[in-house]
Amino acid sequence: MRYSESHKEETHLKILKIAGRALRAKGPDGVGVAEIMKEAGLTHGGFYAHFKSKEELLIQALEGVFAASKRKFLKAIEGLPPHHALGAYIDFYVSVTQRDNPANGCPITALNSDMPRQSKKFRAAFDAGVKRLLGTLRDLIEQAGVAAGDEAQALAASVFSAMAGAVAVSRAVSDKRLSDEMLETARNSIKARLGVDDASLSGKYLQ
Amino acid sequence: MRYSESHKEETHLKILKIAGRALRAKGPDGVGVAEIMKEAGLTHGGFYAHFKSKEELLIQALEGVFAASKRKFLKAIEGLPPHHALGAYIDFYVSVTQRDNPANGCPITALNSDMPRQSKKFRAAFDAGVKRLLGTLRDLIEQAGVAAGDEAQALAASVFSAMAGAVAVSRAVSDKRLSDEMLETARNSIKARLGVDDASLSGKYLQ
DNA sequence: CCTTTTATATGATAATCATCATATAATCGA
DNA sequence: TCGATTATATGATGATTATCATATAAAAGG
Repeated sequence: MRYSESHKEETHLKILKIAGRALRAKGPDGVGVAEIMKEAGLTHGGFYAHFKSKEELLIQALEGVFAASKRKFLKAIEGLPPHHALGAYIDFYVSVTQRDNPANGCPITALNSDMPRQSKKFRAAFDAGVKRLLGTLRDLIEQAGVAAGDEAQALAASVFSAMAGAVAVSRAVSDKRLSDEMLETARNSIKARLGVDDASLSGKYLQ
Repeated sequence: MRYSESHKEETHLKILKIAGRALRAKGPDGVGVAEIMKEAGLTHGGFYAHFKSKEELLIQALEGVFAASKRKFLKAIEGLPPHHALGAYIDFYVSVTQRDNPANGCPITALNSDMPRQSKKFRAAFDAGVKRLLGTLRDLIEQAGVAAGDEAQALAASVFSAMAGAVAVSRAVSDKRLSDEMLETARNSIKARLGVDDASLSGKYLQ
């Protein structure tokens, strides 16, 4: 069938969107080509008109997911002064909402332990996404005046690993009480470390 | 064949040991029954004389891995006074050695993002292991006088998620420089948070 | 309205996997 | 030394998978 010019592109994007969600929910190895196509309202055969291989799909899906994550990051801090923005991002990321919605959340938390087992190309796409996210966080840390230069870079790396780790481990544990506890104490300690917890901020105001 | 009385038990343990390594290296869904048996010097058919199902194997293997992790924990702090023990454990866990040897490391870092996709029973075994490890860490925190009671419990949970997160994320990233940086800054910040970094400890000595 | 183009569908292939029925052979007890 | 026991082997089953060759049909362009 010969559809309108944009039809194939629309289908392509629809497949990517579904794959992006499946990727986070089921992991790179749990994603099935046929299942993705079915969810997109198509059959499995047409897949290879869109993607050279499953790996190519996963890489494109991952890139889309990282881009969406960055958009969500920026939206979470929109309009806030840097100091509050930092706290708002941590509250947004290290949250019950994030924990309970892996399919729409950060790929770093969702794919943590899967990554060492993936192909070189997929891992390269992952690395690129991580670096971009870290860059955004570093900029925010500098703007907030918490640290500068290499120190801001190192702080971003360490803070990010604590954030992602808190969400990933809280997801891994099925006991809700323990999971909630980990999430909350991790969130508070990370904010305190950056001096953007409630106590530090109210101190700021008094000065 | 009728072997010596202990033969089956020895084989059983050998299978579990191999499965424990494969579980961490390849994830619960990457472990193949036939492959495990081959590594144990057997063929796939005999598997079901040892285990009711693959799930049962994975659960027993996970329990063994958690037990080994606790032994390694205790060995890492053996003979040290509590304050130094805490630092020694963090140095041991948040290390390049741990990062580069997933197959012999902590199951929490190795299986992070796989857990939400696993069966109820497997997750229950995971939970039990996490709770035991957290209990050990809480005891150590209390003995070191860093915190007590519920506060020690909460601190253990939050510290542990930061430790596991740092190792897991540093494994996920394939860029070695970035990975090293995350690991080192995370280790330092966690030690500082517990007051067991080099600066805090030398301060202690001066008092 | 008819031909050409091409996005998608049908169906097949080969690989991998967990599981199980049955066969084999090693050694223990007699 | 021989028969009973049983740990392990052989081989089959059915399910799932990625991939691809080929068929179909819809719509654009003349």
